[in-house]
Amino acid sequence: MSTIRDVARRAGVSSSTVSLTFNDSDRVSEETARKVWAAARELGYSPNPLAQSLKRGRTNLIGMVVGELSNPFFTILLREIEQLARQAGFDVLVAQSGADQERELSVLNHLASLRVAGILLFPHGSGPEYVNQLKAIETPIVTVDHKVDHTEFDFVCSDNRLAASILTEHLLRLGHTRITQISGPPHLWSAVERVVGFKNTMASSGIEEVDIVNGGYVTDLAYDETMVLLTRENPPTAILAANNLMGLGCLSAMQDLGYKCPDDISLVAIDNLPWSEIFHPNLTVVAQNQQELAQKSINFLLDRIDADNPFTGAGRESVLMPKFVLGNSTQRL
Amino acid sequence: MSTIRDVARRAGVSSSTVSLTFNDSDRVSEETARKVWAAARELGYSPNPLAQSLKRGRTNLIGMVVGELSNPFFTILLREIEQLARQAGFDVLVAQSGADQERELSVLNHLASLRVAGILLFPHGSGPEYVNQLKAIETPIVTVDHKVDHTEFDFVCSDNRLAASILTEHLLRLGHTRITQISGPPHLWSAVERVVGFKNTMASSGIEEVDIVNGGYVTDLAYDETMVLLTRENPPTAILAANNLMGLGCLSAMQDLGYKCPDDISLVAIDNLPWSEIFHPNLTVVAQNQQELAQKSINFLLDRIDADNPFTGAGRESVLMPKFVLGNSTQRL
DNA sequence: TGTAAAAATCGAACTGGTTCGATAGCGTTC
DNA sequence: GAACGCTATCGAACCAGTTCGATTTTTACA
Repeated sequence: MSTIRDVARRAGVSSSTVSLTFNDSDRVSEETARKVWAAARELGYSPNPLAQSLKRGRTNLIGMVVGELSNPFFTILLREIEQLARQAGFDVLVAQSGADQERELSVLNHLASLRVAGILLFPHGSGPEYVNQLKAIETPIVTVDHKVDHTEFDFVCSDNRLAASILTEHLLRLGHTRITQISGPPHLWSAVERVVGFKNTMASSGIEEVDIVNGGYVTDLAYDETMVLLTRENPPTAILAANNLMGLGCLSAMQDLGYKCPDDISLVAIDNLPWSEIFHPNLTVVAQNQQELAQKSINFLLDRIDADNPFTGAGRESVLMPKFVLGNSTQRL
Repeated sequence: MSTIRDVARRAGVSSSTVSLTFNDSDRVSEETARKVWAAARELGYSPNPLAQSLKRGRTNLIGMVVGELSNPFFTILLREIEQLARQAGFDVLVAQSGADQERELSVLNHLASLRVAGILLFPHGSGPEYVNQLKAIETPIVTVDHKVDHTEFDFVCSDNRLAASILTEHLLRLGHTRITQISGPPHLWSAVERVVGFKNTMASSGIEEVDIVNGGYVTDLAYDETMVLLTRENPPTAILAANNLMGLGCLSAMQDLGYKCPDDISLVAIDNLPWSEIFHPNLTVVAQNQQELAQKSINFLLDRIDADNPFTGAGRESVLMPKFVLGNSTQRL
């Protein structure tokens, strides 16, 4: 591979002129620029990103830290984000934290040491120690989905309360009152919000006692909890799963117990699910607008990356509207 | 962030000694090493990967180029590969080619210019021009899934013929003879193999005329083709979808047409599918051993990366055994 | 005790870009 | 025609490591 000095030699100029031609072409005379471009073309030269990054102190990579890519929510989002990032000249380096706080921090530090330009973080931690470690990372971070309190990061999410409210309202209107929410892990902000939305809506219908079990945002746990739920004394007539994976867990448990959905029990969930039309039944959900989510979070991040001081200014927030998508997993009681 | 010279100063040695301590510690006296480690710890020093990579001429990244990450097959595989790569000191940079030949080549060149140490490629191209461009990439490549003829790359795949044969055999034994394969795009080696396995098995049952339509390995096209298939004069009694996404497309089309699977029509597919137990019906498939696939391909790649000359020697091949997984999507005719 | 061999350490050059300060060349202006 | 300001270009330093060859120190052995 040819270097900038090869090009310089061939074009009969100095390497600084070549560099200027590539980066700030109006400081170079038209004639010289032509010679440089020609030489570069002939040699098939393109600048070595490593050398550029070393000098500039950062790469053209954007890190994206998610729980598990096996959750299709992220892969859909990733495609959007990749596309937007590419337009801005960045590649995306995805890393999975396994929804584990320790691993997440280690991954973040690793990305920072790689000198990624910025990080899109779907956080899975909480507590002061976690917050301190997050703050110690000298790379612009935008948090998505879960808000980490006591940080000044920009933050993008869907309206979690509203999402839970819409679904709860839907079930209430169908005459359900014994509704259980299978919630996310209580240390995650979004999980709490989804619980609050549920509680509020139930309360405004006069139901103060609500039933909530923790499914940890994962399929397996939701499966287990549903098993318990449906075999107890007075099972709910409807279940609200706080995310897509848990919706699948519920569905699976119902099928294994011989419950028919929606005939025997209604089920709704938060978050979209690909191929949901092929699932039987087709789940009623509120879907997040992933395109907008990608757009907003990348914009926040690029802003910070371009900023002279990326760490000044209070964190901005963008709360997106979720969308109700009717399936056939619910039935009037 | 502190540099190697900071550490050197603090430990009272030269920077080359620090470098040696980190990389080749037995060339440094125990006492000096202790001083260096101490200084490094106190300063929180870790080597800048960019500088290392620049000097070494390559990064600690392994590129993985897949069609679409929305295919869960890849995300499962990715997790395995990430883990194995990490153990060998590499990060994984995933890139999506969108199953497009041009885009794939552009992505590959981009990865090469980033100086990734090696590339795990799920190829989607064919033809001499494609092959030439692949060969021009000066980075070790291991191809997975689809074999690219006239190249010397290492190659790992499941036994595609066998996979198709197993499923065909299964359908034949259930009494089906009017079987249609929805195949992958004919320019892909794996698609051709799956067709051959199908044809051979049918032929060995005395059926020489077989019905094959091209579903391009994608859900939409398979959906359309199934629609055509099921509304024609003499529809098949069983369908063999050549990959998981097309299996979903078939299922979707059947449901939309009011066909009951397996009552009205039997369906089998190649490739695993997560949450298949929740699909209705649960598809009968042959699954690839993803753990082994990950293992073999990473091993091939690491071999090449470590080799003095990564491009010598004929390409090795590893063909893995697929596994039959019985669902309830087939019925005796 | 002297010397050769081995071990430990160092300085400098190198990776391939970017960028700052310096300078050369040229046209204005008074 | 000297002084000045511009523009175009250049050389050298720099980013933060690695590595080669040289040098110093230690060890081994006669």
